[in-house]
Amino acid sequence: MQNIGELIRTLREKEGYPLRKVAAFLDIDQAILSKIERGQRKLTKEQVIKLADFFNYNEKEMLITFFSDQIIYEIGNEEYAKEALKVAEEKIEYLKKTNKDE
Amino acid sequence: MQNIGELIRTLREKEGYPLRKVAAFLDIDQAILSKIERGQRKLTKEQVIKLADFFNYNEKEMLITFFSDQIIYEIGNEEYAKEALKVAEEKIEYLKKTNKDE
DNA sequence: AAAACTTTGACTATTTTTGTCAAAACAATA
DNA sequence: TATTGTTTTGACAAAAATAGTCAAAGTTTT
Repeated sequence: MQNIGELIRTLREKEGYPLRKVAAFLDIDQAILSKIERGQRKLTKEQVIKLADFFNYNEKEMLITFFSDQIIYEIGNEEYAKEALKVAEEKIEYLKKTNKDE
Repeated sequence: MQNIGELIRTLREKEGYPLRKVAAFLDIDQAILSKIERGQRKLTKEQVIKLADFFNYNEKEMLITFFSDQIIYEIGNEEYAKEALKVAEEKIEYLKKTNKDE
């Protein structure tokens, strides 16, 4: 069960790249990438997409890892997290439906 | 399928209270409460709890409404929202387990 | 021990969120 | 329709959160 930071680190190390190289690709300071990999800074969706491309990693999967992390970050410690997820699912389902009808 | 703002408005109107009164209870400007009810400003968890108490509404339910809204706000428009929710669920399950073991 | 790489923290800049206020808009009622 | 009560809006300021920069300290590799 990997979070996005760990995933990026795994991919980077698999290639044997230093932070410097990936950070340059993303056009950010390597200190920030270091923090991203350890979950101390956030990524943008655009950065995730760029990284998936860079590492030839499935973009959809990486985005799902990214978004699920965001959710965990927000409600992971809440007592009713599971219930909230369930309701969120229903709301999304509902939104989809009503958006279709307009 | 109500969001937290609509729920609060519903409860407030059921009691026939003006914004002023509920805003005073929360110790915020009535303009902010107006915006909260229309989804233009966010609530804090503490405010939600206070409101549940104020309206004699089930606290758990109101918090679930609140947190599910937060999730929707973050990922509701994303293509892979549903998948992200599923993975988030697994991550929460996982977190629970590992936290038990320490 | 030198070189390459990573982490840390202090500091600044930028962006986002929040609060305040008064005027405008709206609604209900005399 | 004038008056009163309520809600909405938007401009502005204040505060908080987030992001970027940089160099020194720490770690790993050779």
